[in-house]
Amino acid sequence: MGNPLNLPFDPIERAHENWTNRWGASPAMAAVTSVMRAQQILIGQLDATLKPYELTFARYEALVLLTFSSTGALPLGKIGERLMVHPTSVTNTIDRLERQGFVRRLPNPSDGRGTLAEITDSGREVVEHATHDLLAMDFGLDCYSDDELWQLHALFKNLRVSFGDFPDEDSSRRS
Amino acid sequence: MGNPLNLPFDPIERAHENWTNRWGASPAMAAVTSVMRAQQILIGQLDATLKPYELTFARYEALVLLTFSSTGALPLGKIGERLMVHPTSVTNTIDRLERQGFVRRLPNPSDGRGTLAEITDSGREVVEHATHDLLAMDFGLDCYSDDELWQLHALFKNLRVSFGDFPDEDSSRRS
DNA sequence: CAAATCTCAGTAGAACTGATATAT
DNA sequence: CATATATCAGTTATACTGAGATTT
Repeated sequence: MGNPLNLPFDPIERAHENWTNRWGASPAMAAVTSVMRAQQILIGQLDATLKPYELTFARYEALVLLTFSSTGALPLGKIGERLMVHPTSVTNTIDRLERQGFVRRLPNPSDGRGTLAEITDSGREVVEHATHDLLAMDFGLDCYSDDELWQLHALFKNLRVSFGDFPDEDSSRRS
Repeated sequence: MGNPLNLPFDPIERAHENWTNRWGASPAMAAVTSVMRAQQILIGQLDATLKPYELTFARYEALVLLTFSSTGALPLGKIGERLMVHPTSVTNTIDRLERQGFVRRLPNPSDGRGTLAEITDSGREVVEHATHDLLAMDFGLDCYSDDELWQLHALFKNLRVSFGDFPDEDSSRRS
C-alpha cells in the first residue's frame, strides 16, 4: 500500500486501545506496528523516487556501495555483508544490475572462488542522478528535524547491537 | 537475513561515513537505513515466534483484528483498511487463514457485494497461544524501556500523519 | 579433506496492476 | 450508469532452503 490511508482515525492507536482492553497495555505492540507501517511508507516513497531509473532502493544501495570502493569493485560476499542481505539475494541483485548495464562481473584476481561486481560508467551516472533525487526528497523523512533523525538512528542502533549485528563498543575503524 | 550479522563494526555507521565524504552528511540517509534494518530484524523475530503456529505476523494481525470485533467477523475491505494492506493482499491472507481453518468466509448480510471473514474457534485458540508467545518475547523489543517504546511510537506517528494516513488532531473516537 | 564463495533451482509471502463479476 | 467490493491472473522484488561447482 504505497498510498496514504486517509482514515479519519489512527488505525494503530485504535488497535492499541482494543489490545489494551483484551491483554493489557503493550507499548511494544504499539511500537512494532508503527515500525512496520513506517518502513512500508518509506520503502514506497524511496522506490517511487527511484522508479524513473528502474532502480529499487536495494539495487541503489548496492551501486552506492560500489562507488565507495576505491576500485569501484567488490566481491559479492562483501556486498551482502555490508548491505545486510542474503548471498542468494546478492546474486539476484547483481544479476539485475548487470542486465541493466550498471555493473559487470569480473573474476576476483585474488581469490579464484570469488567474483567481483564492478560499477560501470553508466552505473556511476545513474547513482549521481538518483542520489540527487533522494536527497531532494530527504529520503522520505522531511517531516523530521536533524535531532529527531539522530534519535531514530540511536534508538535503532540499540536494537541492532542487542540483536548481535555488531559489538557495543563501536569500533568504526576496522575493515 | 534473519540472523545477526556479527560484524566487527556497524555497517550503517560505515556507510554513513563514506556517504558523508562523498555527498555531505545526511542524517536522513542514516536514519532510513536504520529503519530498514530494524524492520528486517523485527519481522524475522516475529515470524520465527509465530512459525510453530504456521502464522506470519501479517496473518496473526488479521486474526487479532477479528477477535476485536464483537461478532468475530468483518468485511474484507475493512480488514485491509485497518491492517493497512492492499485489497488483493487481504484476499490472499484470508485465503490462507481459511485453508488453515482459522477463519471462514460468509456473505455480508448487509451488503450483497461483500464478504465477511469470521474467526473460528480454532482461530481464537491459536491467537491466544500466539499472543502469549509474542508477549513473552516482547515483540522483539525487549531491549527497550517503556519510555523508549513510546518515543518510537511518537516519532513514527509524526511520519504517518505527515504521509496522510490520518489527520493530525487525533480523533480516536470515531468508527 | 573441510571451509569458503558463488550459482542455480525451487519455494514462499507480500505488494502490485489490470481485468472482471456482482451488487449498490 | 458510476461506484464499491471482492476475486483472479499474472508480475515483481525479496528471502530463504538445499544442492552443487570451484577453489582455498
